[in-house]
Amino acid sequence: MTLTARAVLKTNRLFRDLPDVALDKLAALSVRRSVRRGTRIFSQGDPGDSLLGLISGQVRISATTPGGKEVFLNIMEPGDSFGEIAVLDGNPRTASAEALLATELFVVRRADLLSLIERESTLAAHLIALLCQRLRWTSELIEEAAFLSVHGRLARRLLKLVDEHGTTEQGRVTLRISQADLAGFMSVSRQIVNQYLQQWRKRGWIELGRGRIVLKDPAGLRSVLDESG
Amino acid sequence: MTLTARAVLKTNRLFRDLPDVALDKLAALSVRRSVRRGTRIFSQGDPGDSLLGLISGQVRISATTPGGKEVFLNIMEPGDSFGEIAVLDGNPRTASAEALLATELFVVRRADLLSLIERESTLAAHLIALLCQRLRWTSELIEEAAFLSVHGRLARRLLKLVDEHGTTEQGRVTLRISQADLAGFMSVSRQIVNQYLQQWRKRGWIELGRGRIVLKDPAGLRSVLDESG
DNA sequence: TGCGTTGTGTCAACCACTTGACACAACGCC
DNA sequence: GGCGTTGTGTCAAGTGGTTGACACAACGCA
Repeated sequence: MTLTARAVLKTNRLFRDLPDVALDKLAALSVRRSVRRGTRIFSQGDPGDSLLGLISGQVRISATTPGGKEVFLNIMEPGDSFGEIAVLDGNPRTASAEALLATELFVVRRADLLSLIERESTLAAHLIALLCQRLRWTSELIEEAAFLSVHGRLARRLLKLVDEHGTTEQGRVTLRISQADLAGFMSVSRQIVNQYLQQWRKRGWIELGRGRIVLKDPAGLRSVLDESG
Repeated sequence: MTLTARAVLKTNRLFRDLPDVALDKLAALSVRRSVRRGTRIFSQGDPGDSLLGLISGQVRISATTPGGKEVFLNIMEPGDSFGEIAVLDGNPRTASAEALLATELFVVRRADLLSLIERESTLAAHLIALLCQRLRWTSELIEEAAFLSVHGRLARRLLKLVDEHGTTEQGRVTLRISQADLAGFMSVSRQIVNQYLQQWRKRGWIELGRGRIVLKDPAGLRSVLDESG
């Protein structure tokens, strides 16, 4: 299915409430870009000259050390925008973005976005809301890291990931992720992720397959959070 | 020294660039509040009905678990604002604020702030910039926690705290903080903080006193960061 | 069909950090 | 001055997570 540029913008949480006139102008300015699975969309340290909107596919946001270690920060789904911070403040990108699937994006250039913000106060309001949401998300991560043990954090992360990215396959809520990637989200070793997953599997809360985790009893996982408070 | 309401607003990074007309209106609406050392200004979970601006004194932002564990997130100095997130998105406060010294604040009510944002696009722009800055700060914390060992994180935290809150006493750059509080910032035990500080003292990089750390050789501390990458 | 690759499950050795305890020094205050 | 409080310095015991290694299963592809 091919959408008009304007229909695409209508699917985006950040832009869909703009008045139609503004939407059309933006549609004329924004560029579409298709990338294959595995493509680096931008890298940490790059100049932040554009805002990206995800039309279809999936994108992983991650940060890397000079030494090569990597944390996975977030996974973006269609309708999400990303790369706002660097675009808004003009500083280099804090993280990298990589396509996990074949992905279609639209790209808004910095200058165009900034001039649109000035003219459309709705957009400024939406941006403020988005940034607040992101801040709550990051603060939550910090508190999690500070308060919870690894096994509590893993339970919580798993519940969130299922919530945001889980699919229903044959009536079973399934998360498609490798244990190594899950470990990448938590910044712990793969082995310890496996250790806890095995515990939960033995208790009948989850089922494990190659590259997938099936959530059978969310309440069981949630009970972990109460203990490890 | 007593300042006029408008002069006070001029000292605040968030409001000082507003046109004088707007500043006067805001001055008429904002309330001043003086609190003693140790006062809880707001608590995690409270409705976020006001934005606070720090005129004098010092305020610590922290988060607490139901279980009673606490992380210190930030220390605010005169000219800073805090409590924006809850005010802007209308959700409960994510953190608590406590006065570390006798402190003078001005308070802007949610409704007043929101209506001012609509009329003054400068303010929206400043808020966006502020939120971006906060996001960079929190992302940095997350990456630190993920990548660095405790001893690397401690070195970095110490450098930052000295940078932002250090004073010069008799020509020596000094940070007034107890080792327990420093541990509270890092979410590690007081003992291990002491262990590393002792190491660095023995190398001549810092000097330790009751409730104070004197930074003698910043380059030494910075070298820790290179190793633990 | 067979082969390289990617992911799971599990072991043992190591070490970084926690917890709890205690002595002692410095400060605040009646 | 004396006394409670707060902060430092250091110990030993316990533990939770890391690192590295290896066997095996499942998938992708020529």
